Amino acid sequence: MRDEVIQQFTSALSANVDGVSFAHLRELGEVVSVIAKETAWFQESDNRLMVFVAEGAAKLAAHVGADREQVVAFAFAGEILHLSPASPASYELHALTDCHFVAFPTDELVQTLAVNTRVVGAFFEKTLSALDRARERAVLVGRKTAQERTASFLLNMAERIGTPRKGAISLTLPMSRQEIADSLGLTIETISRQLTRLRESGAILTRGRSGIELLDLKQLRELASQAR
Amino acid sequence: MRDEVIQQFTSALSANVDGVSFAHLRELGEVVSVIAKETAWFQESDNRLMVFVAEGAAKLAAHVGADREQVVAFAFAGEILHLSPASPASYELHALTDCHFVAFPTDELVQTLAVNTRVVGAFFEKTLSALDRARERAVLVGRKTAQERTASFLLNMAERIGTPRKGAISLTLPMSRQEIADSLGLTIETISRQLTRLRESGAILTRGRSGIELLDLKQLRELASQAR
DNA sequence: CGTCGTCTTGACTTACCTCAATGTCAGTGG
DNA sequence: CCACTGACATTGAGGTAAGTCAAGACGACG
Repeated sequence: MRDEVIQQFTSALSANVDGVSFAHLRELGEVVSVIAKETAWFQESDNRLMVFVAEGAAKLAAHVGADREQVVAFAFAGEILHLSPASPASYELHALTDCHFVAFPTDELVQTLAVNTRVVGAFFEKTLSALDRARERAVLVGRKTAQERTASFLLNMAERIGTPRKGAISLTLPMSRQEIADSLGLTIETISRQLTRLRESGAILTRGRSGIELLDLKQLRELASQAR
Repeated sequence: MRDEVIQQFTSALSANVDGVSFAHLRELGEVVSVIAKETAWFQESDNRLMVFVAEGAAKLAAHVGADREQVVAFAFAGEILHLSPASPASYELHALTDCHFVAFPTDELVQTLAVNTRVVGAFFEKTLSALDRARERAVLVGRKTAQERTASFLLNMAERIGTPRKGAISLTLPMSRQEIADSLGLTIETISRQLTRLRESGAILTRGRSGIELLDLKQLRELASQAR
């Protein structure tokens, strides 16, 4: 289990990891398995953590007050996300489906693997991509309409977990309407209404709760980045 | 000029930089000076850049459509920010006051300085802080009211550019109401009304366009993280 | 001390939220 | 296999926070 999961991590890095580095990773990584709808907790909790999602789908969410939640990132198998200990808002890593995570204390990871500049470069690249996505999210929720947010969300999911099907893209969403709403800064009713609009305009087709076919990608892309 | 600015950068890193590393930094860094209200442009524009603000205040903003702008980060003297070349939304680095920047191509910087693990660790730490702030911004604009956003903004600015004055904190904002609005995902009218409310409740006091005294920090903190 | 851009204030509009009722899905046990 | 159940999703009606439009006031320059 442990070796297998660390192996997945190293190949996701797309940088050659030598035997010594592999041993370090094996040493530092904490493997945590979480069943769907549960929150992940890690030992090393007062350090920054670099968490690799070996399997499953997860959300990283901030709780604002009692009943407001903002999802700051979704993460799928093969992706990496960062946890900060001392963030003003308290973030929780929630499993959407059954998950296997491996967590590494970021600073120790960097210190021990720094000699392998390719690996550190790969870490940096992943981290900066996360920064890009977080900024994009800020732009999305700060300056876009419900329609633009919904279309952007669908296209984003299509890229990450969609399977192409003759012109269309098929999606099986692992998250509920509530979680979509929490990630877009909207309510579940607004999401529902937007999906209905998209369905009626022929842009999408829904199957049950979690199945969505993106039929008209061109239209979706226009709606996603429409200047009003 | 160049050496002085690189020197400032190394001390901001709070990690010892040896002579060889300093020479590398000197080699890699591009010093760019920009007058107030102008946009910064860098040579190396198809790489990720790590930009050190040696002097001045700046904003990093995304343009969405023709007339919508979202500020994703403010940066003040001594701070570091990251630019991505291929972001879907096009970001621009705008000087709020006259600025001196130094830009380093991120990947080369990491490759050449990786041997100095302390320095790379410092880079990583700064980058993860940027990620934290970007996430915080997403939470702010996604799930907080105009009042909470305004109070949060003031407290955030107080921490970064405020000068304490017997219980109160004095601020001189380098950005306009429009820029505050663009950073909080609101309009200038809403900002103005919120400031008026805060002034009337005795939490703040304004002097001219850019001067603000935070009088009642306790109240501001409550307003900033109020669960409705 | 006048001029121009920025800020403030007010009246009105709207996109999204809230509340509430109904409908649908997926899992469970008969 | 189908009825039952509870959670989740959709739809509608009405409310509200923030946006828009417009008029003045103010402050920072010359």
